[in-house]
Amino acid sequence: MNFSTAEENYIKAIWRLQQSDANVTTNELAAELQTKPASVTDMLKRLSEKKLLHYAPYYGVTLTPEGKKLALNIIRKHRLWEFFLVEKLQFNWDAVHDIAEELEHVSSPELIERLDAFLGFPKADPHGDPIPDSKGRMTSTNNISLQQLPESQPAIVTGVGDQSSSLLELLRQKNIGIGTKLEIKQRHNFDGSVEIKLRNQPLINLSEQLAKNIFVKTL
Amino acid sequence: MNFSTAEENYIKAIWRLQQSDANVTTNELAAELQTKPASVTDMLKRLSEKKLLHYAPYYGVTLTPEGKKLALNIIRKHRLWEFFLVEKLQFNWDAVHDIAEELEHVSSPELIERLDAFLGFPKADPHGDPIPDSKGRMTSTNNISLQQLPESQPAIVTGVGDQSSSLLELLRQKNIGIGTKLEIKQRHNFDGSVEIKLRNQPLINLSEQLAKNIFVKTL
DNA sequence: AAAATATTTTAGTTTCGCCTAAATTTTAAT
DNA sequence: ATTAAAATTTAGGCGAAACTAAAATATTTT
Repeated sequence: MNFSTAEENYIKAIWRLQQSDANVTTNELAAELQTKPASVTDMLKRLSEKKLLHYAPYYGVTLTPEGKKLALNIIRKHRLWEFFLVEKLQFNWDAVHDIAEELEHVSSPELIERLDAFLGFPKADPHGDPIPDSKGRMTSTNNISLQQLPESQPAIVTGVGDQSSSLLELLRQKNIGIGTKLEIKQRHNFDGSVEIKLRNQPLINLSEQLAKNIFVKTL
Repeated sequence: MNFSTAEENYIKAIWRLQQSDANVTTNELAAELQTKPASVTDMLKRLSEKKLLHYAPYYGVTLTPEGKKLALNIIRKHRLWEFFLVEKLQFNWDAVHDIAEELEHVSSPELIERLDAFLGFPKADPHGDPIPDSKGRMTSTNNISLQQLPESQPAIVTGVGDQSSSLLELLRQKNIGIGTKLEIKQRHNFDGSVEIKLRNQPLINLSEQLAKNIFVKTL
């Protein structure tokens, strides 16, 4: 399957926003892509038909596995080209983004594999962002436990420290999952529990024990 | 001024055809671009408004100086990328054309200057075609005098060996100019004169003296 | 010189990706 | 719990770049 530049840019933007907010909204996307909300709605419908994302009208959007795969491939291309521009063509690291925005849409997979080899399989681009491999795997960025998260610092859930079904069950019940955006509103010294706020939900309380086992990434 | 990929492909195709035929026609372009004549007419009108070419309805099209400049810049990019793909990424020489077709539309001029330097300012692409420099200058391809041209071998006029006004006047009268496509239909041993055929014109006779002073490139 | 044929243009549609204005739905505030 | 405000979608349009079918113009043939 081949996608247009516009489609790829939407997928990439959604992926980026999804890093900090599980459910990406129309307005966020419009701002990110310098376009109008109505245009975003149009495109989301098309991308949904192409199975790249799940679109719930009025409630936002999340990437499907295929969508994620595509996003990571575009990011891979972008970052490899940035590396090339800086390392081989001596560009200044802050001048390469716009050029890579164009190069990332060149479609040949073999080109990218060969470029990767030519560059010596770099692990990160000039800005320090990790370069996904051809399977979409990427060294994860620094995540901390929810217990360590400062108050009023928005973050998103990246994983859990314990795979027990009791923990997962508890999280499901509280509507917390990978990608959920949250923020600590208050910390209780008495028992170490925290009051957290999720989008469109009342405050909920999590025990210290639970907070220790949720990993988040700050935004 | 920035142009779309479609526009650039038209300009490039016109340039290519113009090499072998001063006046490029709608049908030729449609065949070259794998599209329909009606679509070509549409685009020619647009490109004409943008001053990239002179368009005479029903009579075909020629590039303006701006059009030629753009064409040579695209060709420069195409050939530099081909060189890169073969020399640096170890692609086989016959596998690079399609990828270069995409890369040539990336717009950054600085990218191309740096790529040129990185590659050591190559003079020709992997197929032996000369690479225009940033001013559009290119080492000319082998041209022979019309006298040396074999019978029935289509060729186009690339220049004249004598700049005298009497010669140019004679050529003008016979409707021959740079870019004119012609072919020798018959050679007269008696006086060395040749019968040549131009598009949509009856046979005309040129003296040996004249034929020696017209340079052509075979197709 | 007229008729036949080939070429080119015009007219009317389509899809993509965007727009504005208006209607709808959700969220926040009283 | 209504109401006000904000977010989102729908409706209708536009320009680019393609298409088909029909009309217009050139060229070739007789």
